[in-house]
Amino acid sequence: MLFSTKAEYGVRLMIELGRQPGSTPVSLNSVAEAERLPLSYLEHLVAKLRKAELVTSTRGAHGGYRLAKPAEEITMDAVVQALEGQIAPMECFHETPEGRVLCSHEGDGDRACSTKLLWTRVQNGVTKALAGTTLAELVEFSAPQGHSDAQVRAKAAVVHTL
Amino acid sequence: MLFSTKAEYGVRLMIELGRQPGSTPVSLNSVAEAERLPLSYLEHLVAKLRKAELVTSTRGAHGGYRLAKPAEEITMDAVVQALEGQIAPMECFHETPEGRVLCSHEGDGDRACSTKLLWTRVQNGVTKALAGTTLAELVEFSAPQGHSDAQVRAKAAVVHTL
DNA sequence: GCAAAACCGACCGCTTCGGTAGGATTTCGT
DNA sequence: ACGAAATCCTACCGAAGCGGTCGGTTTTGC
Repeated sequence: MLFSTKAEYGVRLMIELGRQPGSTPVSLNSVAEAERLPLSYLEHLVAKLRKAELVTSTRGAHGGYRLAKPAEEITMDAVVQALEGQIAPMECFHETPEGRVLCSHEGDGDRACSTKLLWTRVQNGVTKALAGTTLAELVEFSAPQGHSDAQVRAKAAVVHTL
Repeated sequence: MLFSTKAEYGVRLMIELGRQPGSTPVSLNSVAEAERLPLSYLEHLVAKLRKAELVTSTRGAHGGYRLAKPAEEITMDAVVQALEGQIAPMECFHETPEGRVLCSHEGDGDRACSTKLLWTRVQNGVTKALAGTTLAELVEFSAPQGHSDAQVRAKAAVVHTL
């Protein structure tokens, strides 16, 4: 598995928040019931999302969580990274602050790491897929069941979009 | 991390075999020394590659391993899959024998899994990167250090190819 | 027969995963 | 003022995988 259920649960959580159009906060409890996920576990996940400033919280009775930004501006690379940590295909891979990709094997020496080509391509593939998908898209995609034949076919087509 | 060092070590092993042009088998010991990896651990990895029919072995003195096919015909999706197991972004994802992608959440019901769009895109990104890279490419890319400026620039360019 | 090699299975310390538990704190409604 | 509802925080726990080691068996060339 590329990702653990942390990403899965966390993305579902974000989608659930994205469904709520108004500014009223959504309680974790209602999310847990809607998605049938353990509340206590969601608490851990939402904490990461909050630290990454993807959601905001209001405490106390009738409190809950809201998206920190409009769903159109939230891309999945930020969400998954908040939940799973740095996204890299391999242990030796890390991004410099400037965005360059480095492999710890190819230090000072001249000979490049033999596997770098492969992992760079994988990295590109994943980040393009994640950064190219917005929360708004997922909310729209999983909209309530008003599916005419045309809608179903449109959905089948959009999967391959990027 | 998307992948563990099993993929890293295994790919390096394959590259090492790919470097040997002749049909003489390469002993694991020489691979371990060349790549500075623990021999006993490589034994486990090469066993998976053998079961996947990516390498062949000859036992006894002066034995070792060879590629089962020419390096041009070995794509990295087969190698990584042999080492890491089924490649799927999420637990609930599995491919049917016909190649269709299924999510175990969306059984009989009508409402599609809300995260399917995302994971399908990720899956596509990864498999395209892996299947689009051959062992021959990696062997070529990490060729001995005859690097003129032109070669270095050519290598920098090919990373973004796909 | 000896040495070199592939094979095989058991074991081990460590970290992560998925989840639970118990409590502390904040806030709204009455 | 009080209690319910909610976020917040920390600790813990069993299971599984990771990265590796070890000891031994079998095959084969010289």
